[in-house]
Amino acid sequence: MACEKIFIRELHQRGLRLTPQREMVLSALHEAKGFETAEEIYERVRRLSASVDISTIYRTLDLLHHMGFVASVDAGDGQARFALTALQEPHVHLVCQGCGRIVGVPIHEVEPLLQALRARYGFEADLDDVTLYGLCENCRGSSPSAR
Amino acid sequence: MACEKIFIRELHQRGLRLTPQREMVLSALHEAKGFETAEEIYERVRRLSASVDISTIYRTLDLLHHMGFVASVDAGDGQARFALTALQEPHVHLVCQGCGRIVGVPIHEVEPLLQALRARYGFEADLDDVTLYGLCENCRGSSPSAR
DNA sequence: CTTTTTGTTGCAACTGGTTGCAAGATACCA
DNA sequence: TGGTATCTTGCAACCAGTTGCAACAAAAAG
Repeated sequence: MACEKIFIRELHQRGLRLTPQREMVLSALHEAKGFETAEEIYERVRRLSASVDISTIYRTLDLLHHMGFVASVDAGDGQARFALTALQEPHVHLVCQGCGRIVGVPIHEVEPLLQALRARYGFEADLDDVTLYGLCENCRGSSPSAR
Repeated sequence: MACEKIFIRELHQRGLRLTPQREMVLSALHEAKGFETAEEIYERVRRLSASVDISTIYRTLDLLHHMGFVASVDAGDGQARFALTALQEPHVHLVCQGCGRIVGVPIHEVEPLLQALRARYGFEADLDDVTLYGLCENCRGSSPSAR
C-alpha cells in the first residue's frame, strides 16, 4: 500500500496524527473499489473494530477528502458516496439518474468552461468537486430503469 | 401579481390545489427579493399566519422549484437558499466562497459544455440546477472577507 | 347548499450528517 | 523510559430537511 506511506507523510506535514481509526478507514476504502456510502464504509470498519463511532468515519472521510485522497459525490438520493482516488487528477463526476452509475471526467476536459466563466464573469470556479446529473448513453434511449 | 395567476393555472393543470399556505409562501418569496433560507421564508410566512408548519414550507418550496418558479442553491454552508425566478431561463449559479454572493449564468452560455459531454461520454447532462463554487472578481484579488 | 373525492396540512418521528466537550491517545522531547 | 503538549475520539445533543399518517379542506359534482 504505497498510498498509506504517502498518507502518513501528508499527515505529518500538517501536524496531524496517524491513528488506528484513520488506518482502518483507508483500508476499508481500499476494499471497497468504487463509491460507497459512509454507512457502508462504517460497516467495513466495524468488521475490523467494533468500537469506532460513525462520527469518526465522517471526520476521517472529510479529512481524506480535503487531502485529495477521496472523492465525494452526492448521488442525489440524500446520501453522499465516497471512493479512493489516491493521487489521480481531480474529476468532475457525472451521475446517471437512470442507472445510478458514476463516471469521472478529468478536469482538464472542462477547462473551456472555466475560461468562459473567467472571461465573462471574472469568476474563478473550482471544479474539483462538481457533480452533474443527467442520463448516460444506455439510459438515454431506453426508459430509465431503477437503480 | 401576474405570477400568482400563472401559478394557479399550473396547479390546476396538474390536478393540484391552491391553498392559503401556498399563497403565503409565494407572497413571502415576492417580499424576499433575493436568496433566502427556508427558515427565513418560514419567518416571513409566520408573520402572516402563526400556525404554518416548517414542513409545509419545505414541501411548497419543493413544489415551486419543480414547477420552475423557484431556484434552489446550496451555498455550501449546510443550508439551501431559495429565490423566485418566475419564468426566466434556467440558470447555473455561481457561489462566491469569499463574499457569499450568488450570480446566475443563463444556461445557454454553458451549452458548449453540454455538447462536449454528449460527444465524449454520450451523457445528457441536466444543468438546470447546477451550482459552482469559486471566487468572484472582487474576492479574487483581496484576501477573502467573511460572508 | 351538501356531499364526495382526493390533494394537503400539522404533527411527531426519523434521516444523514455535524458539533461541543471531556476523556483518551499519539508523537515528541528530556 | 517517562512526561507533556496537543490532536483525536466516543458520546450525546443537535441541525436541516424528509416522511408516514390521520385529520382537514379545496374543488367538483349532485
